[in-house]
Amino acid sequence: MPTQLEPELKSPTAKGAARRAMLVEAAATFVARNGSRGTSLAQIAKAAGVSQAGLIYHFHTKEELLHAALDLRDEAEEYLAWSEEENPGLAALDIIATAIGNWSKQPSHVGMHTVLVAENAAQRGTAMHARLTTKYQAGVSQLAAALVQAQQAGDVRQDLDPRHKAMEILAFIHGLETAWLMDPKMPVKVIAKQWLVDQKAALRPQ
Amino acid sequence: MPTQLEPELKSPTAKGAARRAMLVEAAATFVARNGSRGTSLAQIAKAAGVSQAGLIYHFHTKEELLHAALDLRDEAEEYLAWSEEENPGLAALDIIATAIGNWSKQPSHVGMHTVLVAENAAQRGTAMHARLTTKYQAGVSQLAAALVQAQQAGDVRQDLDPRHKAMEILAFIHGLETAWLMDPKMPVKVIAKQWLVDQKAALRPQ
DNA sequence: GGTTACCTACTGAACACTCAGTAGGAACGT
DNA sequence: ACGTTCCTACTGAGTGTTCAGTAGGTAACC
Repeated sequence: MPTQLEPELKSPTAKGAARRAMLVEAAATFVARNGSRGTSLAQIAKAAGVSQAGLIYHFHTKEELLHAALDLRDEAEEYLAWSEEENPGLAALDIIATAIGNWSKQPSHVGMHTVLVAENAAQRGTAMHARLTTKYQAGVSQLAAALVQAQQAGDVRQDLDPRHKAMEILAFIHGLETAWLMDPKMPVKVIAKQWLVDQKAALRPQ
Repeated sequence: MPTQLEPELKSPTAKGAARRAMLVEAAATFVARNGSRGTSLAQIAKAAGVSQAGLIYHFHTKEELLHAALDLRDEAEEYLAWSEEENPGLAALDIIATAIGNWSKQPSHVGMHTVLVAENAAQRGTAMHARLTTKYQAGVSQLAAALVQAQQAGDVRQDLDPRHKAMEILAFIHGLETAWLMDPKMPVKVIAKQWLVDQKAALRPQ
């Protein structure tokens, strides 16, 4: 019995892995532009250089492809990229502002996520809604924990509901993503910088 | 030639007007839940008590129906509900916080708008994208003007880009809308109240 | 008798997904 | 060195369904 903790499901051949990567990237790009329902498998397949049936060989359903694309995005996420041990406290805000500045490195991933969240926001009962909701709740908890730490360190006012503040911050991030999707020339970096200054001013004790 | 400034296109009979209102309401509800591409005309028509062809009699195309639904939402909007003359200055923030508290009165309109913005955010070149972008830009300008007024009145720090701040605020609103769509039990009122306090703290001079 | 408010029945296109088959290569025994 | 076997990575030609929109008619009401 070999090491069967993670591998196995990965990639039988390098060719297949490369093709899957192309399909996922094409999917992210089209979904960001046209939404998941506005994107056809044929469109994605053509952009990745295979037939529609070729796509289905790699990803059995459209949903499976979307999940694979989200898996990739989740791996590359930067907003809340810290482990349980290394709670950053108030520096969480700096991490977020920096992450916003890095959107332009992966515009398709950011756009896909934004559109998928909106499309599935009210789709209660579906697997996609469950996934996105869970991820969101985890983000709230993680950010709230950082704020609690900041309160304990004396960096943040005591009279402040950390969970509600975390929700406010995540709402700002998501809304800014949407605005940036509408107009990629929007100065998100500058806005994020001003936001950072204002937040720290509002949260400072006394 | 009668008064032809606004009427004419409105409603030949009361029955027709009532049906149109039902169709628009049904459209808003379904679009909020399933997105515009995930909603069929048949679905909307059935919910409004007519056949699909009956719907098409009132609204010649799907897009026309969506625009009509947005028209209604735009009329009822509360965020930036002040005319050019009565610039509210810093009180604009209070108006916004109050408007957020009123979402639950028209959940379908709020949800429809949120989903439509995300679906069409990257759809450059379409009529829907143009409409939503224009509306957004107007919102930024209006809110920025209120912030400038607040600066002149001495209520807000001088070193603050009012336009960028306006974009930040609108991003927060939109992101909160999406989060509320995902989970209607989210305490948006409380979050908005805390946001209001924090914003005023951050914007106060000195 | 004309306008308004519908209806049933249909069309053509697009869609996700299926199916049967094939080229190419690695793994094995002989 | 060779043939057999098996697997991956596809293709092209469908399937049934759903969709927005059309055609043409009907009935009520002013």
